[in-house]
Amino acid sequence: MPSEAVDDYLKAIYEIAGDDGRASTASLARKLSVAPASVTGMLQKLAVRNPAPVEYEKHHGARLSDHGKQRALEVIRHHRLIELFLHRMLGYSWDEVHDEAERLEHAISEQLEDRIAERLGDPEVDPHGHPIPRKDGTIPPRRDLSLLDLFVGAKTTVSRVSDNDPEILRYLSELGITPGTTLHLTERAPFDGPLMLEVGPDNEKQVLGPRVAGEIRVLPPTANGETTG
Amino acid sequence: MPSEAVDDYLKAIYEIAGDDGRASTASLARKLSVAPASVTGMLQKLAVRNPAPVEYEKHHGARLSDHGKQRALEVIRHHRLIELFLHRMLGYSWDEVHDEAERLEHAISEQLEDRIAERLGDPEVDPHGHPIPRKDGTIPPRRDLSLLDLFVGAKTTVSRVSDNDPEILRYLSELGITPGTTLHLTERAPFDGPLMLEVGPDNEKQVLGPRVAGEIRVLPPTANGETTG
DNA sequence: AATGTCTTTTAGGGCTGTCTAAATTAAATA
DNA sequence: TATTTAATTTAGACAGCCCTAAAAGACATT
Repeated sequence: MPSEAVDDYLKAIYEIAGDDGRASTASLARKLSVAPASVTGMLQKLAVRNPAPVEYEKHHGARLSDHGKQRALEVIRHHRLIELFLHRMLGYSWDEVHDEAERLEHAISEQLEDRIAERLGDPEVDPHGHPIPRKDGTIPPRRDLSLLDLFVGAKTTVSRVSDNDPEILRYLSELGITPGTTLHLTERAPFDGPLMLEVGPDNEKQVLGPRVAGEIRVLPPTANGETTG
Repeated sequence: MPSEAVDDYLKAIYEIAGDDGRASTASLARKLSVAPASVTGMLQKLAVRNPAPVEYEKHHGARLSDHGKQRALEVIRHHRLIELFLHRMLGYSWDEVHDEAERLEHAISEQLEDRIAERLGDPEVDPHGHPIPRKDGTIPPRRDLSLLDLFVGAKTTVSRVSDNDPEILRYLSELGITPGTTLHLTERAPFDGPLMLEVGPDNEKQVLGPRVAGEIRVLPPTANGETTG
């Protein structure tokens, strides 16, 4: 089994990778809080393993092999199942679960993974709305878009929020914005300006900066403002 | 915070230590599945840390300092809380909990420790009957003795069993012997021979070899065969 | 096409925790 | 007490993962 460090690299590559599936040395170094030189060293080692979890080309970053992707998804499955478990069974708030899960994801067995999943009724999303990869490596489909890409006037529902920053999560909690919350985008200031929203069943008016809005994803609105999915 | 390896050493010293509080190099090597030379090296390093978790004298093994003992108890508290949690909340059988807890004990935060304890109602013993150290480092008292030290004719109750060997635990399960089970020692063959027992409410007759019996501890019987505690 | 900047890689180390082989010390026995 | 045996320690090395400093490559701009 891969070491914790290796699993962290695979997860990071998966999370950073865009359409071409590549993650740059610098972005990995940032994400993992490690010097760029350390990333280079690790990628070189991983690329010559057998089976190799990553493909690596000098100066062109890393890409996960099928094998590496499988492993990354398994670790992410662990992470999200644990987050949900802590939230549902042990009263953790959604801004507390990430750090705890970050350590536990490396320590649980297949057996514990299975029992947690069973206990939670084979859930499809974690407390932040992120899909939980299935055991077979497929991901429950979820069509959503960034709140930033929403057109003015749209009514929709929060699908998920980024789970990395507890500060932002606490802030969103205060605003009453969690997965499932309804939103009505009433106005958007130009030049990456703030968004005006009506939030939840009471249509509370809130103003959201673009950095925070970028962490929120919503279900695709229909023409008349209703949401699908 | 100490590394996992260090925590494992401290726990091992605590568990091996007898009356004088010492654990030999060889016994630690055996318990930790590590070469004796590795133990020597680690003990030397630990002894010069500040604060030092162990006192070490060449050729005379290691002893925990107050500081080290505190840490060992904390790790053991984690271990036993996790064992009980897996047993009660996730349907683990008592022979399955040890290995899982062995990894998780290093990964949980203070916060998670507290919530688990709370969820379980601040329990005093784990599924094998071992006392769970309290947060302040004290240990719930429990007067018991080895089944091997019981006099013939005594009636008593199982207090706890060793948790290291899943095979033995499964065997004891089959025999219906778990913490709380009543026992009547009817006969003992000489020269470390087997023990004849009547087990449980139905007084099922069972024969137990001395190696297995040595893993079982029982409450002190009173003169007439009743048990205290 | 040359320059300068930014990214990435190479080179050389460090720390932790492990190992084997050889040397030493302690304990048991003659 | 001398000798043998068993336990322990020293010496030297290695794997994994990290670091800094310096060199090299990629890329945008002039």
